Amino acid sequence: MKNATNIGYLLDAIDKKIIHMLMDNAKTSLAHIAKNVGISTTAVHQRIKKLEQAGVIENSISFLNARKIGYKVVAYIGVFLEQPNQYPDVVKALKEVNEVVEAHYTTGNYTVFLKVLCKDNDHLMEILNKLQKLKGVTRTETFISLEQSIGRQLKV
Amino acid sequence: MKNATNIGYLLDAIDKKIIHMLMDNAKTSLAHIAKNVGISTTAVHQRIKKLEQAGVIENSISFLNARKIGYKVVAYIGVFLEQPNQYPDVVKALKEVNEVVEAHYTTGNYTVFLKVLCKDNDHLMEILNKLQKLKGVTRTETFISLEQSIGRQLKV
DNA sequence: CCTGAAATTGCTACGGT
DNA sequence: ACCGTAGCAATTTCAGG
Repeated sequence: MKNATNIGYLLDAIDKKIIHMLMDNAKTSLAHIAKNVGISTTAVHQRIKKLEQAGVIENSISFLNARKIGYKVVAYIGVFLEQPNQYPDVVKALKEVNEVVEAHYTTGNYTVFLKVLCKDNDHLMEILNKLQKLKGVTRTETFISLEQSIGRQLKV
Repeated sequence: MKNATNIGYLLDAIDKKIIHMLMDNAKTSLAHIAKNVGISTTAVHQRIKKLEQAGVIENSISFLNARKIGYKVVAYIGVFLEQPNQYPDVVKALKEVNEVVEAHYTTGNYTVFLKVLCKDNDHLMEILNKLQKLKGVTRTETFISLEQSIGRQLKV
């Protein structure tokens, strides 16, 4: 639980256990964590506060299960741009498209790489059409996820 | 707030507001939500419980900031398999690799598509070597994210 | 589906080892 | 760094419209 040089914050075994429990369920009570790691609730509280202040633990969020409200399709889309310097403008436009949940500027074949959620294949088509109309976009390549077999956070 | 036929659970305006607040911060208090949407804390509580039971809201989780503990690189890796039917075995092996945080079975060029987190490029190389040794894997293609410009949940 | 009030549980600050 | 206590805030249950 010391501050590290340049390789990042160092976590001891207790920190890791605490983090694992919170990554599983953000609402795990201090009492429950305390019992599990063998220190008092107060000590747990103090450690969590430190981890939050250091930015190691970020705000907890609730997850919306998109599938349950009719969004059945997950797709990744590689986007080719005429010029890489059009990236900022494209991102700006992409932020207006709710279905785009991730956007990356990448090395490799594509300039921009997206993750999108949509209701069905027709809906995906709409989005692809929308993307292809954006200024600077020359071509897109789509990978539809037929099954997500792993989805988790980094395990420390 | 009724149960829908096949297009998914239907959310009314109040449900949506509640969900938005919880997607922002899982620990927003019932009192605060109640004030914001104009119903009692009890009513908010009942709605959240229903949404949880229906699976629309999933367990809230705390986020580990991987970057803060030294994981600086995000990459996507497309994996080619000799035979698609090797997918289950490959997934099983991938689950043992902590750095793999997503795995999808996809249409398009790749059979399997991964998201991985690692410390640096050397670490990424290690992972790529590990992947290429897996039985059934013929080739991989990597996209390193130089910058993630969008990262959010679906907005309903 | 909503409300208000009561009971329970959990959080956080403080003083001390 | 840790603990115990105590006061306060939050969640959850209940009876009822």
